[in-house]
Amino acid sequence: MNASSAAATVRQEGEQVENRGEYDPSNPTFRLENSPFYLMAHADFKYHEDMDKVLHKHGVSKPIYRVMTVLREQQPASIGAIAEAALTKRSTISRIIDRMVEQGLVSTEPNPEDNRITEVTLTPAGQQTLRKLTPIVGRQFSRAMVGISNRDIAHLLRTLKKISDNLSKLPIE
Amino acid sequence: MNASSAAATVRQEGEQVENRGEYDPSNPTFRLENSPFYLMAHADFKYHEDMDKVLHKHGVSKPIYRVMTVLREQQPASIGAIAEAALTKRSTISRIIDRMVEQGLVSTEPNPEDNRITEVTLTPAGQQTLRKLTPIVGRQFSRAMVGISNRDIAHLLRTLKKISDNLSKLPIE
DNA sequence: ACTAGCCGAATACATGTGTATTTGCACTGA
DNA sequence: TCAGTGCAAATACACATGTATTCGGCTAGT
Repeated sequence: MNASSAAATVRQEGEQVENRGEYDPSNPTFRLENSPFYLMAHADFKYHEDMDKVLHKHGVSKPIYRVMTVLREQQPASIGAIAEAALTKRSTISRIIDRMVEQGLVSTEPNPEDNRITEVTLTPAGQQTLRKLTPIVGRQFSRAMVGISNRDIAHLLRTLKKISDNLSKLPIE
Repeated sequence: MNASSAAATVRQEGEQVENRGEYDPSNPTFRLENSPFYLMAHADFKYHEDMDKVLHKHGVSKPIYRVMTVLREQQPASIGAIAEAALTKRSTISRIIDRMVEQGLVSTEPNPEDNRITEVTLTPAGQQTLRKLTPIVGRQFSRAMVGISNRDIAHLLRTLKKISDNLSKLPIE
């Protein structure tokens, strides 16, 4: 009987709690290089590390690029909505938007139905900048995915979504 | 002929460059929710968001926990080695170590063979704290991985490592 | 109509991080 | 031996972020 099957316990709904073995950070044999979250951070770090250098040449910082990415999907968007999508605090987004307004990348106007809400929109210059940046980002993405099939990417997405779901739903403790 | 096969081009060594379709951030139909890197950031964010709250009750911040995780694997370790493993600048690690020394979590001493190098070691109190934290982190990990098989985790690790490798090796542009 | 409570955004303050520089040590070659 | 070079760590400074608070507008209950 191996360690994996020894600790597998049948729960309600037939759900299995697997022994995570070397993946479990509370296991003494655990190694960082086998940690999904460490590897995510690592991949993400490398991805942005390179890209930032290029983006900066175009006057665009990482947080600004993040905001532009969000705006490309939903426009106009409120400060709060941007903050949520960009995984950043509202106060921070508020100031990033200030800078973007100064740079002429976005414009803001109060929501006519609720004056508390600030709606943010990409200006033509902002859209222009975004279009210029898009192929650069595309190349970086291709570079990252060399040798990885679309099937693998789909699998990766499914797993990552599942993890996010799990962490959103269940309470901690 | 579908879009995927249309753009697949045979390169040297038989390497294929796939059409990434909806995964490609430079594609007009691209959506953030289909972006591997966005989902990595999202999962990582959620994972640490919850954990930080708990760790703070034990007087341990996220960067401090990161350093402790690195030290668990390699001890003693130099400032530079810790910085590299923790994906953080040396100057930042230097100051984090200062705080950890104040808290009695680690001790430092110059490397006897090279006095420029500062070797960092967990104190008994630091090891004690780490042991106390380990099961908490383990629970958070289990929570994140509910419904995900060890096979899927292995697949995730392979893909993430491949991505990191790609980004480390090839030059940008 | 008014007030209390809520909510979104903006701001004051404290803190943490990165960049650039400095300090101190080790190695090399004259 | 000593100057020059290179490297690790520490520090000065500038800047960005988060927390807590404030400001202003919306909404419901009286």
